[in-house]
Amino acid sequence: MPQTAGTIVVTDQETTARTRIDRYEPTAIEPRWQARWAELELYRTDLEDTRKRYYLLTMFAYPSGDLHIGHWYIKTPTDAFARFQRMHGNNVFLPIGFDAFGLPAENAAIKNNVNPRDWTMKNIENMRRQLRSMGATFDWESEVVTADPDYYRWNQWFFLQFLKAGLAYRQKSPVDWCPNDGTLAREQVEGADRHCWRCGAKVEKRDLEQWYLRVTKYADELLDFSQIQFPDPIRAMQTNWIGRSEGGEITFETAASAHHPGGAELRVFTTRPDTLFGATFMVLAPEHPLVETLTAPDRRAEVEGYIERAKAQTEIERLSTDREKTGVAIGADAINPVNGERIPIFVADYVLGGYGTGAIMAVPAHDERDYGFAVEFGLPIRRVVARPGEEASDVSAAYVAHTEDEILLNSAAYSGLPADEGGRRIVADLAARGLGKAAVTYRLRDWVISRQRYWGTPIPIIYCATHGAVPVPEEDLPVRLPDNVDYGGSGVNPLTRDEAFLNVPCPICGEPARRETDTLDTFIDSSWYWYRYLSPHLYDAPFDPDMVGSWTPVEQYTGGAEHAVMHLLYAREWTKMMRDLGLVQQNEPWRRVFNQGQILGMDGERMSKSRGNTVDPDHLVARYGADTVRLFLMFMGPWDQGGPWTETGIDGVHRFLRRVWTVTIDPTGVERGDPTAGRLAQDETEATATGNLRTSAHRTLRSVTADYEQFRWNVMIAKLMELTNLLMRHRGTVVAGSPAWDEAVRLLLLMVAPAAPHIAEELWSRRLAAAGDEWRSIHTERWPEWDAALVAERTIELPIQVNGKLRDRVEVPAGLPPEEIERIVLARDKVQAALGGRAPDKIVHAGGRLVNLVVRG
RNA sequence: GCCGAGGUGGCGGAAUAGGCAGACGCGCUAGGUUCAGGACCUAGUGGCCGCAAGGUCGUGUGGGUUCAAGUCCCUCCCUCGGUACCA
Repeated sequence: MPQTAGTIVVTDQETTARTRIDRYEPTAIEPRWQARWAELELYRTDLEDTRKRYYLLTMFAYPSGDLHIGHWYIKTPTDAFARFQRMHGNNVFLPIGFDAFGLPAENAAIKNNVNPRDWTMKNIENMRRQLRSMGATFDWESEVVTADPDYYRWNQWFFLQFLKAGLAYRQKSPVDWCPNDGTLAREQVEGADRHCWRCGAKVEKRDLEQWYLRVTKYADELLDFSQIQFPDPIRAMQTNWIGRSEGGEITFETAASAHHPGGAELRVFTTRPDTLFGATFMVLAPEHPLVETLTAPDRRAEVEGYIERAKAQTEIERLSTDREKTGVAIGADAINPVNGERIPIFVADYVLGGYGTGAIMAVPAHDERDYGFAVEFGLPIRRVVARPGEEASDVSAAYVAHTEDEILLNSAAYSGLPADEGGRRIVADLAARGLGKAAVTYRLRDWVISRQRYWGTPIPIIYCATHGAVPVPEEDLPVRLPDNVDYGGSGVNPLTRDEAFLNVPCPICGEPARRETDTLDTFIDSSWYWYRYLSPHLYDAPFDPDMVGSWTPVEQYTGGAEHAVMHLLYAREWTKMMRDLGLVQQNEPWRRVFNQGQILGMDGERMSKSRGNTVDPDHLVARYGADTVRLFLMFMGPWDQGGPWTETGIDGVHRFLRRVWTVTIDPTGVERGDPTAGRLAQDETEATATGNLRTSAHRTLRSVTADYEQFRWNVMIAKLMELTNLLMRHRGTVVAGSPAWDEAVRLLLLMVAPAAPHIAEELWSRRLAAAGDEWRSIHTERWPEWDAALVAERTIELPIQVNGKLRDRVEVPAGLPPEEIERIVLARDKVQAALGGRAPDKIVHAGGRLVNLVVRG
């Protein structure tokens, strides 16, 4: 709990006492400053404050147990950025919370017979302690824990609103099923033979009634990224995931045969209606509802066997383009509506039941998967698209190129038309006959939100024999998760055996009824938590609309790229659904998203407690201090890259901090062991050295400012190291006592402050004390501004190339005209030697940054 | 498989708009300093040839565009993330 403000008085004695420490001892400094910041409530955000608001959000953590170094990697730079923004005078809100529902707690419960809630809450306790040791500026007042009934009741409430609005519905959908342990998550299915993680039984597919959210309604809107700044890769992944395809829906009819009267409609979706004349067979997904009725009696056994095998496949396997195509003819034909041709119908697993219409017309000449299938089964391959003059009888591979000049052939009256136009006409003509229409299909599917699990938000539905699925009345929310839970050694959701939970009267008729035992997908918990942070204790609404109006969309969201197409898309969908219900007035939840990479274990695998490859930051903090650990994580490499963990190099950033310490508190000291200690270099004077120091400090400030803004931490720290090294080289010289030195140190500390907050605060307080000034935190200082005149380049070192190879350099005034540059360059001995007496044929000036002399022959 | 990212010295990485490859740090080598070090300071450090000056090769592979390619285009290989019930 935060402490009350005003109880702590900072005395001069304390400040003076601190100056006696003359060695950098982070473990002595850091807890003291953390306590001070907490006492002063430096990081408790006043949400009513009218300064410019800056909502900075970091993805909340799953409380898997120990906080590991990966959490620090995610959160440290975000904290540095929060401090940076505060130094710009913004009212920064940096909340924290826990994504507390989920599978790992349940796995632990099944394995070790612990209570999921106890397990989770214990983990949260530990993680809170470790998070505080980072010295981060989280506003703990606003903490949200999703497993808290005060939170998940609003998941239930949202679900009921969406249900009322027709955005939620119930439908059958397949799950991976173990006869002993019920529904299995993907990670609980192991091995190529797909067996259960716990009992080893063979996993099958089972259709269950499940709740859905109608998110496909927003497919087109989700493709519009104009109001949300995503990194390009994320935008590309979401776009591909949504997978909008334009084409046509075409109706085939089944042909009459000995066992089937014919005339049944078979609708297919195709992106290539122009190739309709090339359709030589048809493929139904194993899940297609007409497979059952169309299959000929003599084909039945084989077809059913095939469908069984298809059920054992994962979707990834089924969609793999490089494996051998499999399928079975069902002994029925379809009639191509454009030419009346009879083509055989197959069932094959490369067609999915959930995409398009679950059926395709197969055009092997112009589709790679159809081609593979046709070759495998000896089916005809007919070219119907070609470029002018092309050998159209060539069917040695699928022709899938798509160029402007393609025309149709072998397509009756459409032959000779440009392919695109031909396709449009084919669809239009079919439409006139009621057999086709232009259509758009998406890869995106509606969101299945039912989970057959205990540790989640109970779905507020009661099943009544008379009234069916009845919503729990809002005044009865929350439907509480029972605390006493007995897994009985099985993975099956214990709610299904909990009579006290299950038995409930129907809200409509009062007759005995049963509760829904499924819980909500935890991605729902994470789809709106930043709105709750703004009023975490609000009792009668999920959030305060005024707060939401003034603080959201979130200014900056940071989190892992692994969430690209799931969490980062679900939350956008959720926001749009809330908007349509009038709950928020925004189209996107966040303005800007940055995806940092992941720290992997030393084994190169994702860090997780179950893998046993996590790295505990505590021992590093004990040895080096939090500032060093923070800085090291930021220095490792580009933040969006991540990589395997190694401690190699941590000494380097620790040394850097020690040098910052040294140049600040002991500028006039000299090192023994340095032969040039206390003396300027031979080519330096006091004037050039101080001038150079000022220029360097201000140029560092310029680039460091840009690096903070762009999250380029590793480069930012490298620049600070360079400045510190420059100071270090002039320690003990005449420069050390100069105003230039003092200014450089001051700028250095301000630049270090967001990244390494404790040491900066300590050194700042000592400077203030030394100057006899009153203490104030460095973290409430304004970010400095650089001197534009100092930063400007006056001379440049011009590289000179001959035929693209570096031959010489020359120092020239900046902004020299090309003729001047040429005169200087051609007068150089090295240049003449490289030219070998010839005159250059061409001289390339690269914007005054480089010269290239080209000689041919 | 598909979608996305990445591959640069012994190692982590830098090179912001196609223009000096290797900033900064680790490690290593040498020297200094210290009662001592896993402390500190100074210098050096991509490969090859060379006493040196300098030359030459060099950014996963093979090709291409360009005065100029780590950067742009094409091919292939490898690693990582996601692939709808891990979060």
